[in-house]
Amino acid sequence: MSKLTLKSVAKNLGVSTATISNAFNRPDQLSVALRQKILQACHELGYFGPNKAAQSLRKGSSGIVAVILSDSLEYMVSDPVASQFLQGVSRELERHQLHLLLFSGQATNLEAISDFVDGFICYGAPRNTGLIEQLRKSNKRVLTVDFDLAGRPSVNIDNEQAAFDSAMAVLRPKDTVAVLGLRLIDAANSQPVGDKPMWDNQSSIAHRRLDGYQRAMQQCGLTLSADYVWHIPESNQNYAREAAQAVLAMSPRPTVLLCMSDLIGLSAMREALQLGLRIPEDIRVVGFDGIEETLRYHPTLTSVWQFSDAKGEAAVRAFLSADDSSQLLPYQLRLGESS
Amino acid sequence: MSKLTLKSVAKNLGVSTATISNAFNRPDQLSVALRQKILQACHELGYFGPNKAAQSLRKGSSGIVAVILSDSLEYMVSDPVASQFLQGVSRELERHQLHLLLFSGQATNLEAISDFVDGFICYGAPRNTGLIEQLRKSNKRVLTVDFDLAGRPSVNIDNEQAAFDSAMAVLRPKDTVAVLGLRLIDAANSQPVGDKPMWDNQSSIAHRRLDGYQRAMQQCGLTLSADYVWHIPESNQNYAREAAQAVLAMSPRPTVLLCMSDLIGLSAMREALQLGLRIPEDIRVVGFDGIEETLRYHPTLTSVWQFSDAKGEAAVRAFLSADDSSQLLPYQLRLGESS
DNA sequence: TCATATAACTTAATTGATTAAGAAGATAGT
DNA sequence: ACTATCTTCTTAATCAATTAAGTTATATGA
Repeated sequence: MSKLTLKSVAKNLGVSTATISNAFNRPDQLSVALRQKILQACHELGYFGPNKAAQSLRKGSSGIVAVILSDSLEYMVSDPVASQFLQGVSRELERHQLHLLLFSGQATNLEAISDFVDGFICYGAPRNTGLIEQLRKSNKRVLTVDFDLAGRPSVNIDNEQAAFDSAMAVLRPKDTVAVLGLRLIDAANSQPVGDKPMWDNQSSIAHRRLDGYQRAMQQCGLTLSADYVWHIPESNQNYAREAAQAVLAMSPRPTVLLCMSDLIGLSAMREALQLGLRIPEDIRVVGFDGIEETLRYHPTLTSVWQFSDAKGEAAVRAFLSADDSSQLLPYQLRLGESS
Repeated sequence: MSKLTLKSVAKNLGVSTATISNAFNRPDQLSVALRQKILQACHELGYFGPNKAAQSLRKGSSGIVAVILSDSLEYMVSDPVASQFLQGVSRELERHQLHLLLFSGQATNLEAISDFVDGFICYGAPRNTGLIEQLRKSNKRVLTVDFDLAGRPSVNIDNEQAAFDSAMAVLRPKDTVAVLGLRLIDAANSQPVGDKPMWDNQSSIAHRRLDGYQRAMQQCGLTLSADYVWHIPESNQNYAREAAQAVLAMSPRPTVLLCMSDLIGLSAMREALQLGLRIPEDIRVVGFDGIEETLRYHPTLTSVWQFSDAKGEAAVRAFLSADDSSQLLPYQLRLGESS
């Protein structure tokens, strides 16, 4: 048995290669009966369809979009925000009959895959700076989400303004404020930022949010001590709990916790309640992102809702559009019992 | 500026396409001076090398090997055994000038990538059964590691015998034995196996190891109660600690813990010591895999060492060889203070 | 000096598909 | 009955590369 190709299958069935190709790609170009017969025969022969490499070469596009996640793929599975985003992405890609290929932003080598995909949707700034450089030089379409890359379109919310709004909703005169921040410095464990150098200042959404918090505090006549700004390496229970415990043990104890994700906000509330603190009487908490779990938890968490599934869909639409401008998506401040 | 291709670059430089191609692929086919000039010019033009899709089509291979990990990619980062394996794989691939592309066994769709890679090295049985079906039908080379797929070559150690050996090294008459097993049933949290149906009985290394433990116990005149066999969903600290605590609280308390990974073994020892138990006087522990950390920890852990980096190299060599037979790699029982 | 070998390129066939343009036959309208 | 249109399928150019075979020109050996 020779290799299975359009050509060999065509010869086998006594039709032209064009007809086989049309059977797979353009059903209107041949009779229903012949198409059925062809697909049936292909199935029996074990021919699964046109070779993707050849198809990609001829068509000039493969129909595959690479989505690059900031860190490990595990992040996306555990984090409700990221997984919602991916749901939106895959739903919108399906509508356009496109395939999704998921990559980790850690070890991926763009050069190896670049010719096989139609472009990259990059969710969050990858730690791997070499990857950023490759994205910058790529001749494929690149769309970034939750961070910016010079000259490339992006999809974002106005993180600075959203952080400002959420802080303004909770701050009062004479508050002691602590920030539970996400990836503010280059460290693998939770710790106060202090005077350590900030990580990737210009592009990170975390720093935009920090700016927003600070603007709100300024407007309220408050100042933020670097000791009260905590770095959390990843948005998960363990890190968050660790940081929350540490922050709540500081003296003076904060009266407001500004948290850069809802997971962190929830952990912070749990720890505060455990210490016998009352929310919002003794301490107020705000989160970020908007996840369902905060609605079921008591007290409910004041947070910035940002509709990650819609963001995923918007990202795909922006990726597919010819428009190279960046866009800001709407967000919504929702007040809960925590403030 | 038209599209950058071999052809356009060749015309630009006034040489043939063959020469450009040779400049990238066969340096011995042209003079050093011309080659330098060409590479220099390509760099300036922004031509990064031959299109991979066309190259793959013409050559019949892309030089990319897909490695599919059983679960999340996070697993590989945190787990020292898996990351050592990957180091071995990438080292050996580099020797053959091949590229490594990492995929999660969870959401990956083989059809989308099959035509772009030369084959699959599958590390551990993927949870996603649809993926197994795709691997079975694939017309590309497939090599499995730590599990078997009918008709495909595999690389393994003799898990049954190794488990038998490790158990024999520790068992004594009248022991109460508990097994801390990895992925024995289809459940997301640690729990005793009891009478729940085993997960994927034939292919899993966990069940081979369980068989080995049981054969050893039989030979020592012991029987294993299903209540003392614990399922742990993933080899990480939290799950392991949880299961260890539960097992140590059982009555009668086990005098021997057979652990299916060293991470689990270490966690179990930590918990036992915390309870004031003496190792090995009150309780003996054996692990599996062999990781450096067990040598630094006190007491050192009796374990089956299996040289994961060498396994990675062996996997690549088996993948590249024309030989379709499966192979068993050597392992080594190393006695520690824990038995 | 002439045959032979080597080095440095080029020519052109080939890889597996897509698709515009063309051909042959069937159907419909007047 | 004749033309126009539609359906159904084929022909052949093309995508971006690789590579065996062929062509010069230069060097080597006797």
